[in-house]
Amino acid sequence: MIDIKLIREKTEFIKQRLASRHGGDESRIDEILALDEQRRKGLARAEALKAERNRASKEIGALMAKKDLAAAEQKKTEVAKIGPEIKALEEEIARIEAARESLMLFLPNLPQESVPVGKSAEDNPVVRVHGGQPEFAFKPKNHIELCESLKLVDFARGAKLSGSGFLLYTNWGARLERALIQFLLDLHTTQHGYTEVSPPLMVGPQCLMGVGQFPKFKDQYYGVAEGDKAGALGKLYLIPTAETPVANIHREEILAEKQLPVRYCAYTPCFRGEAGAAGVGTRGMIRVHQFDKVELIKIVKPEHGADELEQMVANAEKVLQLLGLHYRVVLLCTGDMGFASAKTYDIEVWAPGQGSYLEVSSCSNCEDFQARRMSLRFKSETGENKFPHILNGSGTALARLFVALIETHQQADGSVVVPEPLRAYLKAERISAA
RNA sequence: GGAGAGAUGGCUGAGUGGCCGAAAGCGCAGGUUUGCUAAACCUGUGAACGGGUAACCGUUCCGAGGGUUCGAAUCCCUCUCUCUCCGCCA
Repeated sequence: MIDIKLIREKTEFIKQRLASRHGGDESRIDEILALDEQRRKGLARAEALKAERNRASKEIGALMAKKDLAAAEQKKTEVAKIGPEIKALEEEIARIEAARESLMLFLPNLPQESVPVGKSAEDNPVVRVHGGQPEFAFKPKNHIELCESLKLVDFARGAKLSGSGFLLYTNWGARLERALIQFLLDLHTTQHGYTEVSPPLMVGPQCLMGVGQFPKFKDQYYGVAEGDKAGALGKLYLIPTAETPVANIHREEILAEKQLPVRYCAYTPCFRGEAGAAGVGTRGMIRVHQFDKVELIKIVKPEHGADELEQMVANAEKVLQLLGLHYRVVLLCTGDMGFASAKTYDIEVWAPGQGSYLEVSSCSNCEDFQARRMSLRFKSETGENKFPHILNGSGTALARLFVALIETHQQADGSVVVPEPLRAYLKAERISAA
């Protein structure tokens, strides 16, 4: 959520930054300001009335203590009419506030000034490239062919169980997936200083609200447990990413400054209902409704946000370097950024069988946008409560990493050589047809 | 799922209609004393929003929401969560 004070004080600046992004909705700013003005006026009036009532009530108490009952009774009748007036006013304020709030929840974050202005993915500058495209003395297979010949994934039966977009990993495929998860968690916990957590896979709507997935993108997520099992939180949702529960761990808390930075990593499956775009990626493992991911989350002091983002990208890149994969890092332009983000780097790994780059990581600094929504603060040394920056990044998404890995390391005989750092986890050096 | 108990400040825990933003203790911060440490003593110590250059002022907050009342931590209703016991269960 954007700071309402900033909207009041730097209205034009906000509008201009919002306009630079896709779906910026800067047209709503004036509406928000009008509601805000009304709310503040109403609040001032209600508070004045309450002050009056409090004063009178105190007097009544004093009169009764002096046994001056007649005077007390008279005072009571005078004050009695203030109550309903306050109530009516408060109901009006609540309506106005709800309207302002719901508009504000639909405003995306402001892009940082360093983010290039652009319309779509085509305007994203490539920041750096690691390695080169591997060359093959034979025609490389794509991952679907490899999965079928090596029996790593049973696409047909996955679809039979749950529909298209769900995968049944089998034998070495399942083991490779598990080995990758273990490898990634060990890397980030032992080498990169993250603390591992394992969160719930179903969360209440306020978690999605907190990170900015609700209310605007509500239809993209799977809901569960409607009806008799819906508890205090209401309906529960399958998490679209570990970011959703993990970033909310400290929701509505005030952390001590010395607790920062907080760095978490978590492995979870991720569930996404987004309809597969027609054509590209509907087959195979590139775009599925359920996939595994190891996620990195940081909560840091605002002045460290920029550095921490660079480090996070480097942590994710390390994964691809260790696995011997060619990749590039792109900086998302204003038009291509996610709703909550102020600055995002994507890491795209090369998949020779596809002949294209696949996004396997997206690292964002959401600044205080999410912290505001979830009311997560820290107390500075001067005693002020401040909003920290919250960062999230994939480290990395699994299904696509799996694709790049087998396509890159495939051999002329149809087998796949396991990269050295993964061998101890997989307990194999090569995956071959049985 | 059944029965009971509870939810108050960083923590423990008093408070059954006005003198309560809330006793007391612990913790924490500052100070006095002291060769150092410790101890003792004194003082202070929640948050949000609004107004003011500021000292400061106003409003709200005792699990959440509603009600009664001139006035609610305190009375009434609903909900949630936690704990204990029983049942069931990976």
